[in-house]
Amino acid sequence: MAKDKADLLQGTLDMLILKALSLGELHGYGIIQRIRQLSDEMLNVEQGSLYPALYRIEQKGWVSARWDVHDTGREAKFYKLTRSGRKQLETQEASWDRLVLAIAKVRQAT
Amino acid sequence: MAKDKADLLQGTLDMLILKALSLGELHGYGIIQRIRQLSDEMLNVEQGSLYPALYRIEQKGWVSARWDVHDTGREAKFYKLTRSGRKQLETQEASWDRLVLAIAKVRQAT
DNA sequence: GTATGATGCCTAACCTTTCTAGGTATCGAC
DNA sequence: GTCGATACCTAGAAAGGTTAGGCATCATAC
Repeated sequence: MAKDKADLLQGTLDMLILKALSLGELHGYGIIQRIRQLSDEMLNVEQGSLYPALYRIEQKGWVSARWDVHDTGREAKFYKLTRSGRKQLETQEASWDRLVLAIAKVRQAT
Repeated sequence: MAKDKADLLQGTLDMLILKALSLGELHGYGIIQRIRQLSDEMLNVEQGSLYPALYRIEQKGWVSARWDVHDTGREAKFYKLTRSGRKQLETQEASWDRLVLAIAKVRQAT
């Protein structure tokens, strides 16, 4: 990965996917693009990370999927956040905030 | 782990250990305690995570270790940050900041 | 027309790191 | 003398991200 891209830490990907989908239904490839755009090119999700993650997330009931054709006429698998997924997003964001806070505390120490 | 404790994400432990040692030489068990204290009990590093991590970190030359006896008269293995370790800490903190920033950007989106 | 890169989906094997769950030993407190 | 805290360690499992492939369609460049 390019030097200026931050590697994801394990556990952050689900949150990013859920967040991307919270802005509206989207297909897999589009999720990668949306995350890249929103993060000002700082985050680059690999396809090999995304698709297995989407599968996991769908199994857990956080998203639902359906095949559809989009504007360009191409087929793609569209994912939509479920109610449970929206709740999960909140949970994960709260966890993330706690972790960031905790680490900030440790780093403050002199 | 207790509900109020945040699980660590992969990749954050090294930084926490290095940070703890940047405040002064310390033995393994003490590192756990220091991280717990500094984080207001929010972070709890398991022994089974710490000792392998210390070994890895020592192999990389980021810390040096020596056996010594401390105040209480008990033996313990004391770890000290090396110059290279101090540099690594800065690098990891910078990575962490970038990641936190990138994720914040994604989360800002509406 | 055809080669290339972007779009779009997927999988398998690998790697790293953390956690769980054990083991050992010393020490102080009860 | 038992129990919890201190202090070290290891093996195995679990998790999830990366690498490196495969396949197909489409637009663009040559």
